[in-house]
Amino acid sequence: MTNKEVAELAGVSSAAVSRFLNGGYLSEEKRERIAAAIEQTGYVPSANARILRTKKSDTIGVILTKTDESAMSGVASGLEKYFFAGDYGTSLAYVGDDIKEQAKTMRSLLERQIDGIILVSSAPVPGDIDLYIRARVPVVVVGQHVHGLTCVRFDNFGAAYDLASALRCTPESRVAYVDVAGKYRSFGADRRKGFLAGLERVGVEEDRVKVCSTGFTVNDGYKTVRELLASGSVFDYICCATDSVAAGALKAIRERYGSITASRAPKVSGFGDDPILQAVAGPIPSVRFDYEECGIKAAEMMVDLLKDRTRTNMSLVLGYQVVGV
Amino acid sequence: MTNKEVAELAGVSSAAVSRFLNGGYLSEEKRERIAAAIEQTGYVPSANARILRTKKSDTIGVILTKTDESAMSGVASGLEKYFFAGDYGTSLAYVGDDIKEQAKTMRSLLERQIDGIILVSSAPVPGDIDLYIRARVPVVVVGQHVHGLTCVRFDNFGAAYDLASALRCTPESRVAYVDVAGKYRSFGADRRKGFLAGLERVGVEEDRVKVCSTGFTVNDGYKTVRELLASGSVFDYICCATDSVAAGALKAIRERYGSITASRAPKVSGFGDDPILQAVAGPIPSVRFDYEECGIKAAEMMVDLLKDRTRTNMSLVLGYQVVGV
DNA sequence: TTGTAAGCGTTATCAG
DNA sequence: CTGATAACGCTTACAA
Repeated sequence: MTNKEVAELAGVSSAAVSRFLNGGYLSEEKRERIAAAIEQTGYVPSANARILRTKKSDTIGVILTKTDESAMSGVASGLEKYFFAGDYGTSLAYVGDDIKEQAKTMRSLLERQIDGIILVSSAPVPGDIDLYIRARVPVVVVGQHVHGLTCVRFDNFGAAYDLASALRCTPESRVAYVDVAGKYRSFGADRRKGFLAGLERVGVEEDRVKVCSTGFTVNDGYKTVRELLASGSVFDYICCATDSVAAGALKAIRERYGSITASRAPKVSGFGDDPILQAVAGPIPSVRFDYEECGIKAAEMMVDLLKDRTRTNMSLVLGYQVVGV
Repeated sequence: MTNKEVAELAGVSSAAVSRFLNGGYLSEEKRERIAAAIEQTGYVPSANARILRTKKSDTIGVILTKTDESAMSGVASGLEKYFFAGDYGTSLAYVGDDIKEQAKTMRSLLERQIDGIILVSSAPVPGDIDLYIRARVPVVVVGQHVHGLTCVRFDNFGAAYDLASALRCTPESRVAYVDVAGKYRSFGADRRKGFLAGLERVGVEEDRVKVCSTGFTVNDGYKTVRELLASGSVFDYICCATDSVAAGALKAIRERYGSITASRAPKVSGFGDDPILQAVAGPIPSVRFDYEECGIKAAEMMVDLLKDRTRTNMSLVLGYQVVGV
């Protein structure tokens, strides 16, 4: 079903149908005839033809590289919320860690003439982002800072710093920090460094802190902390880079000490304020990030960029809330 | 940058460029010249023009209506995995509960000439799905059964039945079931009915089971179960429709009994096998669903539908695994 | 193997 | 207000 067919049925020109759809000059009479024809035929205009002609898709491409589920769905929901209210659509794509997959996904978004791209990622931004810059498509990066691009992210360093400060550590406290390995700067290095700096502030020397490293799953945290405890070391605090790792740590502690609240059991902290963890093990010290707000802000910045392409790049750092202390 | 410009630069016709891109007859010499021109110009072909011409987008639209985060991201990841390996792209859209939003999103997918649509939803399928049927676009529904459509879903009734059977209930056990309210059949009615049927099998009369209802969050579960316990009733088992609700229940129990393992404290079960919950409170009886496999199966069925449009609708019911008993 | 040319369904320009 | 008509960038007969 096309423009023309509807026009014929309504006894008008195809231009009139187009005007009907886009709100141009049109007599009331034709307006009604066209509406009836559309209703009758179930006509759906072709976005491809429109985009081809207008060179504007009014669509923002969003690439979500796999991380924390609650972060991803929070950000996505903030983005959709903002864009839905405005005049933009979104086209989301999940991608895994695979570089090839990311590149292919980016290409396919570019081919669709999207007006802007939002990259939600805690992993390094792929070099293919150059494609967009060459194509003069505005880019917003969520979750990390990339030099030369507009970014929205959380202050992971500050959050970790404040969290460490809020713990009731004394200079004598025996502290372990369980890092998450890999290329994820915000979850990894940023939190670790902020944490150590925060500890330093309350008098815990850095070389007194046992730092070890694990993966992203609950089970990774479990195994790592079990080993840590099996080594015979004793800790007052085991601080984890994510709530999932913290959950694993709690399991290891329970196995060793019988209960996570045993008097000699180490206290555990995490990041992310997972509601299930807080309910079952809480309150445990953690940090809450408002992912939905993050999505909304990223969308706002994209719209700014779209309105004024000459605008200089910005970097927005969002706050956080230390909980459970 | 267009077809033609690249052609000119390479000294060939635009048809040759098209052949280069799509793998048609082409001399090695021109092939090289075109490759060089593309490289040099950073040319990206317009998908819109191609789709307009070929009437095939090789893209599957996916609508994810907001539910359980782990379900959503699992299904999405299964879908992407399958389609990425094949020759299809995907275009995801998150939508909230809002009917208007769903309708708008569906329209915009239709306008883009997607080849098929996958609806991931535990909420009722909106009537707008008719749009697709009218447009003869293949539809696969994930998460529930809709008469007349191809569906992939989990056997929630069976899972609940088996879970109830696996609990060590006796005819004398005092059992509460915490339902999740609302229009979500699979999480709500299916699990509740299956559970009650399973209890019946082990001799627990239905009218001995206290059924109450709450929302989807941890806090909903907490408040409901707190009230339940405050009423003075005593239970051996409190079985919850989701792991989030179960986490809330555990919090309420801990408050009342001091510990979730107190000898008189009710045992709790959930659905979803949340790794954090299992680590911290576990093992607690729950059911594991393989969401990624669900996504893969849905993608497979879509591809079947695409290959053979005359194929009759199918309904696939996936299994589950009872854990923590 | 190659090029020419006719659309695909829109929208925008330009006369009426 | 309205209707022809020319693009938009691509693929694909068809002809060479």
